[in-house]
Amino acid sequence: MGKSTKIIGKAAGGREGASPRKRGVTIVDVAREANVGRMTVSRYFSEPHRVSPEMKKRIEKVVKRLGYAPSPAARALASKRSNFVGVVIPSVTNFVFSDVLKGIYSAELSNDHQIQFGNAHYNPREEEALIRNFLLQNPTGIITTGADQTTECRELLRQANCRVVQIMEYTEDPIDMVVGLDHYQATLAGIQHLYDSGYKKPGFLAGRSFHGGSMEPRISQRLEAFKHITSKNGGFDESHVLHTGEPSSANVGRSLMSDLLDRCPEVDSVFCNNDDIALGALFECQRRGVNVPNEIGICGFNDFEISSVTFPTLTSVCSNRFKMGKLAMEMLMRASEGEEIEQPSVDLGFQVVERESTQRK
Amino acid sequence: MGKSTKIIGKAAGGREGASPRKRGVTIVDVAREANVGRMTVSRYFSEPHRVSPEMKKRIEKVVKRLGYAPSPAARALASKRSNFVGVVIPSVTNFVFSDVLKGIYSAELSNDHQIQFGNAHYNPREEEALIRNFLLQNPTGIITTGADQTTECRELLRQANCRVVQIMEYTEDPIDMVVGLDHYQATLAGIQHLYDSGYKKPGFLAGRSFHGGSMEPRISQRLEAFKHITSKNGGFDESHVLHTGEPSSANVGRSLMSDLLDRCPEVDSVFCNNDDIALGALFECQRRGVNVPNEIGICGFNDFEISSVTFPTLTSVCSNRFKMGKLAMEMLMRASEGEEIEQPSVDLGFQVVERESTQRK
DNA sequence: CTGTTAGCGCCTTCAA
DNA sequence: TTGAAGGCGCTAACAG
Repeated sequence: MGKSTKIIGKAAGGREGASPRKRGVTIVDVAREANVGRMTVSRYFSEPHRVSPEMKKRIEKVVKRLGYAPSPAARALASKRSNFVGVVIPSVTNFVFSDVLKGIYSAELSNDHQIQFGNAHYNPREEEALIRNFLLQNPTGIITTGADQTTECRELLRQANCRVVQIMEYTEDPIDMVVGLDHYQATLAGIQHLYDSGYKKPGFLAGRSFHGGSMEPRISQRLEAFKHITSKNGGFDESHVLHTGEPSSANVGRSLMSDLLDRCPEVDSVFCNNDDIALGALFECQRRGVNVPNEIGICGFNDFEISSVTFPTLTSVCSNRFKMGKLAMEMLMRASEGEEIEQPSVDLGFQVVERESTQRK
Repeated sequence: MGKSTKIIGKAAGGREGASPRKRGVTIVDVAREANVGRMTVSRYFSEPHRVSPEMKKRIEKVVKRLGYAPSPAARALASKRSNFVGVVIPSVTNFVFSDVLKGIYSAELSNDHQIQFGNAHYNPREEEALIRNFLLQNPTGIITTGADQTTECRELLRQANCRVVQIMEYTEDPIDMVVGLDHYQATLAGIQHLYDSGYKKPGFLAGRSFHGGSMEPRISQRLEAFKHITSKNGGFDESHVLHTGEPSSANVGRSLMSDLLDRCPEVDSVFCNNDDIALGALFECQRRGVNVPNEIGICGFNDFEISSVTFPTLTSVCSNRFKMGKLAMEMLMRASEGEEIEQPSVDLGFQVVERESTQRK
């Protein structure tokens, strides 16, 4: 019911020709009632400091009384600018990004900027489509994930009339600005930590390792690191690398760990590409009665909050995601206001957070 | 570099008066080049079936060549409609909502509808502001969470010129449509399951239980259920209820469980208001060497994917979140196209998923 | 099926 | 500091 009533009511009400169909109040109404020019009302909203106090009061009063709010569409059309930041992330389910979003929100200071999300589903084509759509609306800026945009997309962003921040992955050659970390180095450090803790034969577990045939770039970099460091420590063994195209999850982690334990009993530790994988690996060990850290050491990636809660707690490579989102947003806002950004490429680094899962007794 | 170069370039390029400042191609350009009226081009995009095949071909060609895409702002202004659905969720970090979002996305069929998110931070005032802002843009529809909107907000949505779906919480009196579940009944069932499994003294753990002094409505309903059922089974004991204003998380679950075990040794089981709380509770038990399910039974809520992966696996009350998002979106789309919705209030129900954490041996 | 004519509501530009 | 005129790019409403 609710709505059938409603619709009928509206249709009926709109019948009369005189009153412009339940039209909302516009800037003209406000100007008339406040006895000022339209432009003054317009300025009242966009450049209040350029309006005299008296005018302000008069306008404010009418605005409140009429419940007026500027139309975003008209604004965008006339000014060729919208006051939102477009954010493209590859997944709404990978917890990695919820911290990034939190960071982005935490920086949403000062201005009345909106944030608009797009879910690219780990697909560069979708990413391009989303960005194209954002750009059509002349946003204040764009934050997008990774450094593997299609060349078309990169070109699009370069031409764009707004600032752009790439996040998650550090690159020397950003489209505009970047706040990320070096996944190769971070992985190296995580695995080195395993060796330093006395483990000899690390395995490598990863979810969402490829998309449409090609390897997910950040996973690919990490795998390179794994190859490199194992080669120098007794040899790289391909059978110790288990990955799947499925999205990263505890369940995937459990099943990868299960396979690894079955197939490679010589492995004494694992580097997990995401803490949810590590979590699943831990549970699999618990279920099998395999002691962590004594029989198997586990090092995760990203340092989810939960990794300090598990039993045993999980060692992880912290990727500073909150800070990343926050800094990206802050840089974007400052740059959009014309401020010079002295350092457009930021490598936020990482920390290996040692916890119980790699502390053999 | 990237951008400094760019900006200078742009500023310099815009100097000339003749060429309209790198202006994008418009519908007029397309019409001219294709030798058709503007309206035909317009129809080509909004009502293709009303354009003859020949015209279509001509237009398509030019559109591709010129790389034309309609301006959303101009469209919105002229038509008083935007092709997006506004989605308001209370949190980007509570995993509960990532499944809902997944469901919403999965239904994004047919049309080229965009989805626009707003994060209300569990704050009705923020929710209202977000909705107000969405409404200003004449969206196709709005999906919002819960049934505790401010009265002003409800009024706003009723007046709105678009369809509205409330999700998560079932109510007999929706603003327009609702897809939810009855949290009171679901909780009753979860706790009943504990009794049925042989536990006598359940505790009750909850995160994010209140906001600005008043209790979060869904938690409040669940607490009522707890009171009701414990009263009938040996008596309600207030000290068995532990909650906090902090966002729900495994860490919060761990700390609540720790308190509960310290303060109420007589408790033999817990009903956790979210699976992350249950997860934390489980870890705390493991750390203390308290056997789950033999010494303590655990029943969670929402049935996260991880609950079937833990050791022991976690019993949980499944809230069908994916389906909820999907159905909500589908109903919204159908309703927006004028279709009559026979059942505007849907109670999706719940399932108590029994797993190891409540199976005493 | 196609085209014409008027705006949509606001901001840019320029003049006062 | 304020205001007047014009147009942003598109679609509604009507005509052909």
